[in-house]
This record gives sequence, structure tokens and C-alpha cells, in this order.
Amino acid sequence: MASVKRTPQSEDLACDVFYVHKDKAERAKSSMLIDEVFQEISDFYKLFSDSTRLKILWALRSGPLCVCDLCAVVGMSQPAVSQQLRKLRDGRIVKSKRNGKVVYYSLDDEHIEAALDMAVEHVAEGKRLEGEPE
Amino acid sequence: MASVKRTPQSEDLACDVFYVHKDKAERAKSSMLIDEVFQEISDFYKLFSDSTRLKILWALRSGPLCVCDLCAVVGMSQPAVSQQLRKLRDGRIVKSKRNGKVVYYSLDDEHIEAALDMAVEHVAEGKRLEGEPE
DNA sequence: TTATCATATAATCATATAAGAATATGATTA
DNA sequence: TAATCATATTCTTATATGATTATATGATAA
Repeated sequence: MASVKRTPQSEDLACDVFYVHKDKAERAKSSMLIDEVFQEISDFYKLFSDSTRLKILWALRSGPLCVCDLCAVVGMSQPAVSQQLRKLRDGRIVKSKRNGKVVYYSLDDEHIEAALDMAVEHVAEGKRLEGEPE
Repeated sequence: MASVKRTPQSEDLACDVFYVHKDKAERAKSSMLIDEVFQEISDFYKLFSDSTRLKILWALRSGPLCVCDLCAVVGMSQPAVSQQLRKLRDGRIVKSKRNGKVVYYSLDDEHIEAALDMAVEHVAEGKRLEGEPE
């Protein structure tokens, strides 16, 4: 494969090392998205990178639940659950609907379940998944 | 819908509040996975929750690249890129192959591209994505 | 072997994050 | 209106994380 070394160009290279494969790197670079998109994607995934939030989301797969239900299901204090719900709501992962004193949360969007399923599938390979019924 | 209040049961309730919807909460709870799985999923997603790592992964969609290429493409220093590559490799998101002095990285698994695509799709709704060619 | 190149690691620092405790808000019921 | 209940917010503490700088490793070439 064509390998080219050259001195760094300040405009298109932030790295102070040499290109090793100019053509491939250029191709990869031209396929990049704007920074904002990567930032938003990372923000999106950040919401999935906490096990409490994942438990909440997983619980909501079976339908809307109120905060109190969620505390019981995930085994966390109410403020802890509320804080995570707020992040999930800000990130448009869940939506809420107040009914009197009770606020019901549910998954916002079909991507969410898909993301969960994909991750479980990824992690599941060769593992037992279900918790034992007590 | 059937709402039931009851005093907390120490065995199945970690939350010190009342169940508001016993049946629904029980159903949600019985569908939960073991903690270890949620932990692994969150570890998996954690790797996607940083924009530098996402840029690296996105760049690798176009094929294997060496560290130096990646520095140029994502505009980060070599140690910064190497450290993120290590995490991605530990998490089995990318794999590496040394060829002389050069180490080539590539995506490890088909789930990775699917995860990226899904997130872009999620974020993309109603947005312009491609960076302008300079 | 020595020099050089590509990559990896370690130590440090600044920032980000989660959880708990205390308190506030907002809605219902008495 | 006051009391109560479900939920939300704020503040604090402990911990985790990413980037930088400096240094180490491992492979090639002279």
C-alpha cells in the first residue's frame, strides 16, 4: 500500500507527527462528521453508560412506571432515581407525564430499545442473562 | 389501573417509599437482568461516550489506520489517541495488528458500526451532518 | 550497536460524575 | 387553608476520567 511521509501541515494536521498513509488518512478525514455531531453522540451514549440509568431504562421496557415504582425496581433512593430520570429526560431518552401527584416515565423513542437490545446482545454472547426468580 | 399501596417489604424493596403500582413494578422487576449485565453494558457504552473515541471509531469505518493516521484525522496528540485506543481495545471495540513499527487498528465487531449508525441516526434527525470539505 | 521512528505507558492535574442528605416544589385531600 | 404525599432540586463528598508532559518500549535501519 502507498505510504507517504511528509512534514506536518498546520492547516489540516493537528498532530505533530507525520502522516504515514496520506491517502487513507485523507479519505478517513473527509468522511468525518462535524464535531458537534460527535459531541451529541457521546452525550447520547453517556446516558447509557451508567448502570442505574440502564436499569431504569430496562424497567421501562415493560411500560410506563412512576418514580416510586422505579425506586423499588432498581433498588435506589428516590433522589438518586429522580436525578437520573432528569438526565434521561433532558437527553430525550425518556418522557414524563404527570397524573395528579404521580409522574409516569416511559421510553421516548424506538431507538432506545434498539440500543438496549443491541448492547445486551453484544454483552450476552456466551453468558447467562436472566436474574433468578426469587 | 390497579393501584396498590403497601408498606415496604425489606426483601424485595430497597426503596423506603411505598409501591404505587405493585403489579406493574413486580412485572418490571422480574424482567430485570442480573447486576453484572447492566454493569457490562454500561462499560460498553462508556466507551462510546467520549467524542475523541467516537472520532477514532468513525475514522476506522473506512478501514484500518495506524495510530499516527488517527492522530491526524481526529486532531489529537499521539498519547491521547494511544490511551483511547487502549481503552477501546480493552473493551474489544477495536483490534490491533502490528506490522513492523506501525500498529494498525480496526473495528473489532459488526455491532460497533451498528451502534455508531444508530446514534448518528438518532442525533441526525433534522440536522446537517457532513463537515464541509475545506 | 546506536540512532531513529512509531507507539505505549506513567504521573499529574483539571474536570466531570454519582450518590446521599437536606430541603423545596407541586398536587391532592381533609 | 393546612397537611400530606410524590417528586424535584441543591449541595457536598468521593471518585472517575481525559489531556498533557515526560519517559519507556519495541522495531527498523545505519
